[in-house]
Amino acid sequence: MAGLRERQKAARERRILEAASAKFRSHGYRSVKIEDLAEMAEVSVGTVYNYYETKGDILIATVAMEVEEVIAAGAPILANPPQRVDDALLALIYQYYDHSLEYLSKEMWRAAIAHSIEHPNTPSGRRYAEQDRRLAAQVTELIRVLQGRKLVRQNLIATDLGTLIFGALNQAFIEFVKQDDITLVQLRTQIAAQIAPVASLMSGDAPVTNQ
Amino acid sequence: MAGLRERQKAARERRILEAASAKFRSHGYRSVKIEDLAEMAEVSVGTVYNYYETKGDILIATVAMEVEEVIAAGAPILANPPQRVDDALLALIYQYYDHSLEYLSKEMWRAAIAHSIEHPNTPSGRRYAEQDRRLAAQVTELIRVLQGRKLVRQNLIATDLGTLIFGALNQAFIEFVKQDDITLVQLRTQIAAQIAPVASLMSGDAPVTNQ
DNA sequence: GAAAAAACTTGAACAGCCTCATCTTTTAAG
DNA sequence: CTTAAAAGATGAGGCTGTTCAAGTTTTTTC
Repeated sequence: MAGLRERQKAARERRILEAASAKFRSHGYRSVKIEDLAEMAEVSVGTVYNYYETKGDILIATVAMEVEEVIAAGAPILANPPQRVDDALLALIYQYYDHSLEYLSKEMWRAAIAHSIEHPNTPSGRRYAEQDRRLAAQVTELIRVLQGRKLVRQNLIATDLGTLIFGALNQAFIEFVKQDDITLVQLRTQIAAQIAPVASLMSGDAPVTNQ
Repeated sequence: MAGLRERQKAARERRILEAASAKFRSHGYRSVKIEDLAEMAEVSVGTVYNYYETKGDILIATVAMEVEEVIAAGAPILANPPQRVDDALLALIYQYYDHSLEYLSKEMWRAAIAHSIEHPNTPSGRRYAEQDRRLAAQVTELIRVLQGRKLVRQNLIATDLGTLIFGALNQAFIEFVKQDDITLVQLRTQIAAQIAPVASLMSGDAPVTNQ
C-alpha cells in the first residue's frame, strides 16, 4: 500500500482544493484569504504554499476541473454532430457555455482568465493555456468532421476557421463574465449571430440576409 | 487664469502619469512600487492615491493614451480604404498591431488586459472596455464603408461580422502579448489567415483554397 | 489683511499574499 | 527498537498595495 506520508499528502491537497472550491464560490475569490482556506482544510498557511505556488494557482486548479469536464462532454458532439453546420457549431459552443457556471461563478472566471493572461509562464498559466488550446482544437476537429461528412467545403482550412470561431466564442464569453447582468440566453444569441454568416460560408449556402 | 491650486493639481497628475509611463516600461509594471512613482513624481504615496484609485488605474491611464492614438490613426483608413476587402481589413488591423508596442511593453499589455477583465466595474475597467468598444465599432464601420462602396455584400450584417473579426483580432493579440517570443510578423500572419476566408465570404468571391 | 473654511498632502499603519528558519513527523538504516 | 536522515508542516515576519487621521496650503469671507 501507499506510504502513510503519501496518503496524508494526497488528503491535504484534496482538502485544500475542496476548501478553495467551496469558499471561492460562496464568498468570492477576492475576499477569501489563504488563511481561510488553511483553516477550513485544517493545515497551516505555509502548508497551503507547499501544495500551490500562489493563490491564483489554487483558482486555476479549481477551474481546470470544470474545463476538463467540458472538454470531455464535447466528444459525443464530435462523434455525432447535427447535420447543419451552424447547428453543429452551436451545439458544441452552447455545451461549453451552459456548463460554465455549474461550479464556477463569473467572478471566479474573471479572476482565472485575468490570471492566465497576466502570468502565462507560470505552471498554472500554461495549464490554462493548454486547456484553451484543447478547446480550440475541438472546434477545429468538429470542422474536420463536418468536412469528412461533406457538410463543409473541402477547400477551407479547418485550423484557421477553428481559431477564428474559437476567438469569437472566447471573446463573447469574456464579455459575458465581465457583466454580471448578461444571461446565458443573451450569450447564446450573441454568438449565434456571429456564427451564422461563417456557417453559411462553410457550407456554401447562400449567405444569410438582413431580414 | 486658473487658480494656483488647480495648476498644481494638474502638474502633479501629469508628473505621476509620466513617472508611471517611464518606469512601467523600463522596469516592468509588477516590479515598480507606488513608492517609486511617488518619489519620481515628487509627491507622497498618499497623494498618488488622491489622483488614481489603484495601481491598475494608473496603468490603464497610460494604456488609454496609446489606444486613443490608435483609434485616431484608424480614421484615415476608414475614409479611404484599400479596394480589396481583405486588404482593407488587414490595413486597419495591422495599423492597430504595429502601434501597440510603441509606448507599451507586452508585460504592460498583459497587466492592463488582465485588469480590465478582473475589474470591469471600476472606472478604469469601464474606460478600457469603452475603448475596446470603439475599436470594435471602427471595424464594423469599415465594413459599412465597404458596403457603401459595393465591395461587401449588402445582405451581411456589419455589426455581427465586425464583432466576429474584432474578437479574432483581439484573441490573436492576447496570444501575442502572452508569449514574449511571438513577433509582430507572426501576429500579422496569424490574423491574415483567419481573415482570408471571411473576406472572401464578404466580397462574394470564390472561397480561398487550401493550396 | 486676519481668520475661518475648504481643499489637499502626508506618511504611519493596516491588510493580505507569500517566504523561510525552525520544529515535527515519517521513513530508512543498523 | 533506536537512531539518523529525509520530508514536510508551521507561523511569525517581510513585502507592497491601500487607507485615513492629522497636518499643511490655498481660497474665501468679512
